[in-house]
Amino acid sequence: MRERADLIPELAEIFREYGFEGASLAFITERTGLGKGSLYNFFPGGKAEMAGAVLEHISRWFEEDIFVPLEQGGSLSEMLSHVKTYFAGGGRVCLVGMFALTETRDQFAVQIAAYFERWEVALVAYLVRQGKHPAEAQAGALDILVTIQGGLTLSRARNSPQYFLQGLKRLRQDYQG
Amino acid sequence: MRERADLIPELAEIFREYGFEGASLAFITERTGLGKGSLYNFFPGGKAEMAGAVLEHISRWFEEDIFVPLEQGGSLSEMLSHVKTYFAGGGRVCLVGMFALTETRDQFAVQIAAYFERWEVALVAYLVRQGKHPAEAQAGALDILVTIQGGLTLSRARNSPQYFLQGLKRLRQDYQG
DNA sequence: GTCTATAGAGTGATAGAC
DNA sequence: GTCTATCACTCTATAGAC
Repeated sequence: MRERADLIPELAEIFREYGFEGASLAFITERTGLGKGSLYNFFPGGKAEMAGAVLEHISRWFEEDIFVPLEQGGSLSEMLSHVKTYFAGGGRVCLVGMFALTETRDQFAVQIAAYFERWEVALVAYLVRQGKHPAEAQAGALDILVTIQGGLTLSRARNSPQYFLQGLKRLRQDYQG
Repeated sequence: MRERADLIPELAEIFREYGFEGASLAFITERTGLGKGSLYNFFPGGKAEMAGAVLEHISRWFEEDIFVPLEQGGSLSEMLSHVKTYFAGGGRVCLVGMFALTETRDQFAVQIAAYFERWEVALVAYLVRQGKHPAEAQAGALDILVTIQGGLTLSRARNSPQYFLQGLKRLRQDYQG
């Protein structure tokens, strides 16, 4: 017997690989080995609820492993290392960024915006703590987010991690405390 | 009577707005005012051929308006201005980047990779001409592409152009000849 | 008996192809 | 406009845990 919680990381990988529209229920049943009955038992709202749960799971992971450490004395270098690992060195896409760019966006606009806003807040707090003026910290936070997302997109597009990895390297240089 | 060529920019906007999977043929017929018969007359390969033609159209536009000028003496500042206009100051997504992140990617992987590779080549040529060492020019080209793409993703996600616009501003400062 | 987890046939709607 | 395949989803049925 499986639990709902066990299912979410698996669903996350499926959505990452095939997108929201591209991941059909038939495929989800095949990949998870669960019938539709089980899936709708766990997620009465269907695919939308599955994707929502995945976004929530991702947000929670980042909250615990990225945002809170950053606000409680962690270094930017540590954050970038965790990010690098999470995104498999540029080989794994950001599901939130993907959802943001596609038609799926409107449906999950609130969660998508909240994810990046939360990250930005944590980065600003970090940079202010490092002695930067608020305006400078704000600009730095935007730069960091943009560089991570852009690196992931380019690495996926060119099928090469160098865009992501070089972006991280520059961020280390430019913002190391 | 409409021509195939007239249709392509309209299709581009539709894919931009709804994604490849999200743009149903029913919707495309509605928006273009053309019957399915006409669409299949222009694009016998169906949706895939439509998207392919759109990607080709985009590549040609960038080739003429961005890549060639950059290689033939144009400034980076000019390029960034054109890019800013093209992407409506961050309000318009990059269709190629969007396709790169979604399941659509495999189908169009060659065109997607070629688009960014071509852009990178033009940027490297420009930066070398500005006196940068090859390695430095290469790093700069990656940084520019990453910043543009990341800015577009974040601006879409947060529904605010500031990510894209601030990215462009930094690029102007860091790479102005 | 009730609840949760399971499977999967069957629903109408709509997809893209022609 | 017609076609067939497939879509997300509903529903019925059944199992075992308590």
